Amino acid sequence: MKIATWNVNSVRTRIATLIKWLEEAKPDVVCMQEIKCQDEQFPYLEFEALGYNCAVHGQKSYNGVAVLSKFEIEETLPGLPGDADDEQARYLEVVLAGTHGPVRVASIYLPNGNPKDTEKFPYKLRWMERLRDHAAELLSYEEPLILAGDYNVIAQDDHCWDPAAWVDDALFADETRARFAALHWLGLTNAWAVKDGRGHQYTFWDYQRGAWQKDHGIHIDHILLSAQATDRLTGIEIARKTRGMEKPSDHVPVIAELDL
DNA sequence: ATGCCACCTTCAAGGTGA
Repeated sequence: MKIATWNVNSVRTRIATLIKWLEEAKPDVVCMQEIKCQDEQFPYLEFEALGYNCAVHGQKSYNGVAVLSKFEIEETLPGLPGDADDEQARYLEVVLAGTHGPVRVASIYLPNGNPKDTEKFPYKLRWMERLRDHAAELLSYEEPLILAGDYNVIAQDDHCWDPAAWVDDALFADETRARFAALHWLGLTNAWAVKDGRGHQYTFWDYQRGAWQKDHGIHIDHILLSAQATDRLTGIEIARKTRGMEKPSDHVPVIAELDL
């Protein structure tokens, strides 16, 4: 199973870029974030024509997550548990019929949290605590579990080009890093860390200030795995070249290969 | 110091998000 996570920054604006990449890279599963549309506006037909089943948790204008899968989608679970009043579409969990049995996959769009002196930052931290609690529950199933998405966390200094430029940012804050580390303490493994682990390999470059041309990026898109998935992990890749395509997203896909 | 992009409302340009 070749599984990708990609923050597409509007699925409707990006549709031609997406189709081109899907035809080239041929992922089996794609966790998408920031689709920026409601369920009924999602381009189902275009993806179905390429052989994908679609699960969508959309929202008007902002956020929105989806999963494309060449495997059957057996269950669709939209929304992160733990706050009935949270209306932001940032989490979509599915159960796929994998080659060797069920595989649980979530597409995650973790809150940005900036500016730090607003309610956005405590919302981010609470959201991360909800994710930790839910992940603990999912890990108790002892199944292959893949939590893939835009985590909006600069987890270590060599995940950005210049730490000094990020020290006051919500993505870099100690409180943010501690909650990201807590996901690993539960027993989740970071696919990049275990199969590659190099620093300064970015997944996002701002559209501004010539960030792409200067390679001023950050590594914030991650694939976290349960032990049962890590055992089957055979490869990891950042699809850097997609940042140079026509009408690129500001993020690029991260792709894991697993024997699942 | 600043440069982008995509969304909304509502038809022109400003507000929001990141």
